[in-house]
Parts: sequence; C-alpha cells; structure tokens
Amino acid sequence: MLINELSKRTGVTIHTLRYYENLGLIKGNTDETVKSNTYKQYDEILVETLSWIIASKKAGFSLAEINTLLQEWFDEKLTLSAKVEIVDKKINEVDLKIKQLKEVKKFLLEAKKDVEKGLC
Amino acid sequence: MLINELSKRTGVTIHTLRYYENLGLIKGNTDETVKSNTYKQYDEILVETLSWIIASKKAGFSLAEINTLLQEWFDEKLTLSAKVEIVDKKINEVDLKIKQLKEVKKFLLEAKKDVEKGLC
DNA sequence: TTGATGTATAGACTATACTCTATACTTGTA
DNA sequence: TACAAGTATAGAGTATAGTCTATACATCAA
Repeated sequence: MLINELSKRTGVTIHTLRYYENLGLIKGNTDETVKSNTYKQYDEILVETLSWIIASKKAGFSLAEINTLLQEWFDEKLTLSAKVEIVDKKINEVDLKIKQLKEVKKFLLEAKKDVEKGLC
Repeated sequence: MLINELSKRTGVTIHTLRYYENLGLIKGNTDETVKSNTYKQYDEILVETLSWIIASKKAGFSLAEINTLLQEWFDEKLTLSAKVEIVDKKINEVDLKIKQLKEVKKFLLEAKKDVEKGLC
C-alpha cells in the first residue's frame, strides 16, 4: 500500500511515518519495474508493527529503544536463544513499568483517603 | 533544608530542581529575617513530593500533567469532592496505562512464542 | 583573609519526537 | 489537458525536559 493508506489505517500522520522511516523503524520499497515514479510500497505487516510501536510509545518506551528491539528482532545473525533473551529482557522492563505505575496508584489512593478524611 | 540537601536526598540534580521550581512543581522559601543571602529553604515534605513526581514521570506522565495535579491538589478553592474527582480521574489514567503495558507484554510474549517455535 | 565550595539568576545548548514548509515531480479526474 | 491531490526529499520550526555555562554573591574551613 502507499503511504496515504498506511497513514489512514494506523492513524499515524504521513509526516510521522516518514520520520519513522528515516529512523529505520519502518521501511517502504520502491517498485524497480515502475519507472515513472519513486512511490514507496508499504507492506501489510507494517500496520501491525505500527500498532505495536504506538502501544510501546504509550507505555513509555523511546523510539530509540523500540528501534533497537525491532532491529534485533529482524537481525538474521542472531540465534534463536539470543532473540528469546532480548525479548525476555524487554518483558522484564515492561513488568518494572507496571510495578512503577502501581506505586503511583498507591500514592493516589492514599491521597484520596487523606482528602476523604478531610486531612487536606 | 537547602537545595544541595534536597538534591542529595531525592537524587534529582540541583539544575533539574531549579528547572522544576521554575515550572512551579516545587517551591522554596527565602527566610526574610536573613539579610545576608537569598538562599531558599525547602520543606521536608518536598522529598516525598519529588519521589512522587519521579514515579509519575517514570510512569509516563508529563511534567505539565504532574504540575496540573499538584496545583489542583493544593488549591484551597476546590471542594473535597472536587479533589476526590480529580484523583479518581488520575487513577483511571494510571489504570489505562497499566492496561496498555499489558498489551505490549502480550505482544512480546507472542513474539517469544513465535521465535521459540522457529517462526522468525 | 583567602580560596574552595555553595547558592541564585539568566540564558544558551542539547536530545527527543514530532510538525511544517518549500520544492519538485506524478497521478487521476473533469 | 488542466489542475487538484498525492508523493518524495530536504530542511526549518516547535514543544518538552532537561543540562550546562557565565556571572555574581555568600559561606566556611584553614
């Protein structure tokens, strides 16, 4: 699909998609047989990749971190066990973030209790 | 306490503390009776406030969001029920973020399963 | 009392993640 | 075939969150 469709299907603006492509997070391919233009084709799978990128961003991961994981994921030189290790590390990071959010929630619940008791 | 002690007890650099003070997240008070200097005194409670700010930041909230909540929290014009409502809203946001993180984790667990099956 | 260290203010600089503009070429529709 | 809309590239501009530097004055220990 062209960039316009990818944008519409992911909710990510064309500008941002090009920015991501410059960073290496996604990649479109120009059809070499077409000589009249240099329009890039984006693969179906990128819709899924982008939805993961968006979720990861919302979860607080930087584009650099997301990029590193994607590069390692598609790096054919890495062994299966190396990949499993990388993903496991990321899962631990996610678990840590969840723990931190639960801390924040605890703070908020205490604050709520205080205000209900009229302490604030 | 002076800014140096606040920095050491919170792990936040003096520069960043001053940046936060400019934004209004924290506030030190110069002792009017002391004429020789304009050193600011920071209250004990700020150690706790800052640990909450740090946790909230790690959890993905912006300084602007954190600031808004703090301002509302110490706004004496707000009724108790208004404050409870504000905190409840924030708790919902935290729950949403936890949900998003669990989504990311699901993605990662699926990816791990795929790689273990040799699909990648 | 002098020199290292601490504090305050203002402003410059940096990194991240966009967001927009300019320019140029292409495509599709009336 | 004219022209609006789409695509590509490069580069400028913006917002957020620091981070650092310069300048000036204060404090404290030797």
